[in-house]
Amino acid sequence: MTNKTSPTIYDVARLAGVSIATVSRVLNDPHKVNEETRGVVLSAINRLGFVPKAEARARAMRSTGRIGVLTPFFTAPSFVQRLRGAAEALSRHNYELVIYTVNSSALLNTYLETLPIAHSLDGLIILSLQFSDSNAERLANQGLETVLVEYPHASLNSIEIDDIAGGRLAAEYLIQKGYTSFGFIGDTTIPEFGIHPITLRLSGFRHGLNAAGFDLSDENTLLVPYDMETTRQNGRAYLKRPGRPTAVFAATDLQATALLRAARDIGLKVPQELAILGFDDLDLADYVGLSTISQHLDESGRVAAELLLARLADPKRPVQHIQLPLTVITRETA
Amino acid sequence: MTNKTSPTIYDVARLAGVSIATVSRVLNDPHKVNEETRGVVLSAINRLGFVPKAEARARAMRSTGRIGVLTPFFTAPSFVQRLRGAAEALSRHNYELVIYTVNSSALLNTYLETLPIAHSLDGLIILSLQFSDSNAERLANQGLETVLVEYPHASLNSIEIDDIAGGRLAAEYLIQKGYTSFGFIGDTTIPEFGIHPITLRLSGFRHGLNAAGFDLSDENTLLVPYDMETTRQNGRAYLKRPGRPTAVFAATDLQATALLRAARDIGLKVPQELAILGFDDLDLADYVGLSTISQHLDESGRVAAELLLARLADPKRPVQHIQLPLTVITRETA
DNA sequence: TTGAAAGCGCTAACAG
DNA sequence: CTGTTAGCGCTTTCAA
Repeated sequence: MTNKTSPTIYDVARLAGVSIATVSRVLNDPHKVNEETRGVVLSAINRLGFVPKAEARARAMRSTGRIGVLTPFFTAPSFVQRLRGAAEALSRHNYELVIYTVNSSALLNTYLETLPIAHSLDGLIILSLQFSDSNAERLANQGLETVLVEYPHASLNSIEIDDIAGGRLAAEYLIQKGYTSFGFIGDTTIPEFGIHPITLRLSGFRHGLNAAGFDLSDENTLLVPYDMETTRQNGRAYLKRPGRPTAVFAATDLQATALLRAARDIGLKVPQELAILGFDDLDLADYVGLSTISQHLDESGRVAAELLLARLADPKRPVQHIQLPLTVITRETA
Repeated sequence: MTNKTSPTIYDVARLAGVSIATVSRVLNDPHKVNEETRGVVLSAINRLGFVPKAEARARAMRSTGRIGVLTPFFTAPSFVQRLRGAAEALSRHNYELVIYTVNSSALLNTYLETLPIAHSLDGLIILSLQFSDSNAERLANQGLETVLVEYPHASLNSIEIDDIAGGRLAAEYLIQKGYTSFGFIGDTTIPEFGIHPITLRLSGFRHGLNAAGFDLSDENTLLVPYDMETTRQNGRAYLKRPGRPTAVFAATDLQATALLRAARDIGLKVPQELAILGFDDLDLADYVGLSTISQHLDESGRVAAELLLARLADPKRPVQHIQLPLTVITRETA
């Protein structure tokens, strides 16, 4: 970070041919300065467009609050949609939104230690970042209002969804649509600790199926790395097997879309020959006509921001864990 | 009321038994401090409830370390990708990214008037916002470093593309692929003043066609409101006409995707029976396998941030207008 | 009435 | 990895 040359009190002093003390005085105690001198100084001030910075800043610091959002490097569409919701709410309340991207969970730790103090934030929204109890502890003690989105923690406010129920919902929807043979597709990355939403969705899906007398075979459960191309390739093989399912629930819209393309690759008609139901309701889902389970991403950001603002206004409010509903959005693939 | 002066970095240092420099470090470069020492300092900070004074900090740094990004309400994927590029570059240089969403051009004015002083920013990046000469004037005089993305202005730094060349490139690509009958699809909204990229792309496309002895008929030029559903519906009608083109250039990926769906709706094989070439290279394009012309959106944000930082480092650098290249990305639709 | 100079709280070389 | 030290832009003594 480097200097930017905007005029200082020294520049004014030099131009006016007086000392900085005099300039300071005409700014703060004008009557203590000889009228003539004052005139000279004032015109120098005008000529340079000088603004005493400290004052401006002090004023600014008071007027606008700042809310920080901690997000994983926001390449993923879901973060964007959450951010969008938060940005909207915050700007409506005249708060500034400062974004911090956290690239590794090692960094997360040091961030949490100093960020709030060092950067004077009023509140913090943490998106889709999971952390240890000790970290949560620290945050809670720090006295900085915080709202967690996606990965809840008992001692902090959070916005969450019920992934198990989501899986069950998928099963119920597909069953009620008349399908009888089911599959699941999700990604492989298992986190070192904590919750894994994908696993939860799978488990809910399986239970929902079982509850209705159906089941999900291992062969029909495809776990592949979370990227379009890999999923698509594996998806083709998956769909070419004789025992392939006729309805599959994909744990995320991205993988659902990859599967949709795999189906098209091998000439399978969707949804006539293969039904696909996603999860998330990314903008993408609408763009490709994907039926999916909406977890109201934009809403999650909005609600997080509003909860934060509410707590800022009334710090005595108890910690809240808000659970967002899950909704099936029927489009063209299931 | 008796106010006990709030703790300073000196108090913390004394309590922790270290120098003020070390305290400063744990605040700004935590990883440069021995973990144990850091712990001691942090607990001293906590015990005292120390909060660094933003004013002093900014003064010592001669910079606030904050870059503002002005963007239209960032629902559009293209803003997101630009933002992503900027965020990445800025965070690499340890700058904070503050987002301001501007919903109306009336707001833009007031923002430009008060933003720099009121919010103490070092620099400003303005995304896809077009403004009058007087506004540009104000900005230039304000002494706040600014970089414009998409809509250039002579007196300010900018990152831009050549939309006309983009249109021409589309024509050349399609011609070279062997197509002989062409169409164009774009949106209808014409801005009150200034440039309209879509119109430019159309004009470049037409000229490129003409140069090779082809032409673009009015019936094959479809202009519809920029939204998925409307474009798709009109697209179906457009594609059902007997004189329909076999290769169409869509001015944006979103409309290209809508047309792709329209083609599927009526059973047209892409690209065998209909080729579609988009423009933008949104993430979406990759997701749906859309061939398109990349305008390197992420890169635009990155370059904007870097240009800004460079000017901050050396204010004497002349104003620059950086033109980003355009690249055809061949995927599956053309 | 004015200027010199000593801070304010903090960061950033530079040594060690 | 840590401490010393020289500023940053500005206000405020203290003499002159």
